[in-house]
Amino acid sequence: MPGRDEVRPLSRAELPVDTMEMARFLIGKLLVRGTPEGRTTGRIVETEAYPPGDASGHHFRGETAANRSMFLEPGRAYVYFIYGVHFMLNVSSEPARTGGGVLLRALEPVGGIDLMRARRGPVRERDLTRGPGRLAQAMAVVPELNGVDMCEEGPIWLAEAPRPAGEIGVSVRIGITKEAHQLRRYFERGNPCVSGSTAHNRSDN
DNA sequence: AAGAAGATTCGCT
DNA sequence: GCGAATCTTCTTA
Repeated sequence: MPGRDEVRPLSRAELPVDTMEMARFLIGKLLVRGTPEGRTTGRIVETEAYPPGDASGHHFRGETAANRSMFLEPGRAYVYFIYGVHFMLNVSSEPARTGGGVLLRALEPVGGIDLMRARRGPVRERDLTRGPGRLAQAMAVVPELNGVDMCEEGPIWLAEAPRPAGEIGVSVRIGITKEAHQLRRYFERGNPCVSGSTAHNRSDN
């Protein structure tokens, strides 16, 4: 039976053209990264939406050389560097020239776990990809990935969910000061790989 | 030209 | 719980 291990990219036609819908849609989907060292794969369990008009979004003040990827069609990688330490990976999520993105905050490790360990050092498996900076380190997210089309099998792409997503929780986003009350964080409830405090992940929000 | 803020993580107290 | 690490980008003078 061909392709038992094949991981096919999600087509652009399957993606929602709306940031909140994209943030929800991506929960449970696979993120796949291919490098010369091998392939790492994780199931997306936590996202945040940064829609048009959101003052906390990097696209808020219009298109620049730095945020250009978020003004491309849905399904492009937007990579940026923050705090002088970490890279963050986002997926563009609005029609071209609009500006919007979904931050990928946590994965459940699925494949290439030894390679993730080599990149992350000795931590519990669930901590390999729990948090956006850790996710980026485990998946070797580098600036060269900025603008990459994640709807085709390249260095990094999105693929079909290996199993249906569980119940999806919603909360305020983590670590921002502007638009802090907006309920734009999505996560698979009960998944140990989700970041955030207990307060963020309660079921009564 | 200079400065502050920033979608975080880690280690120590 | 707090602060350091460390750099890019945008804003303001």
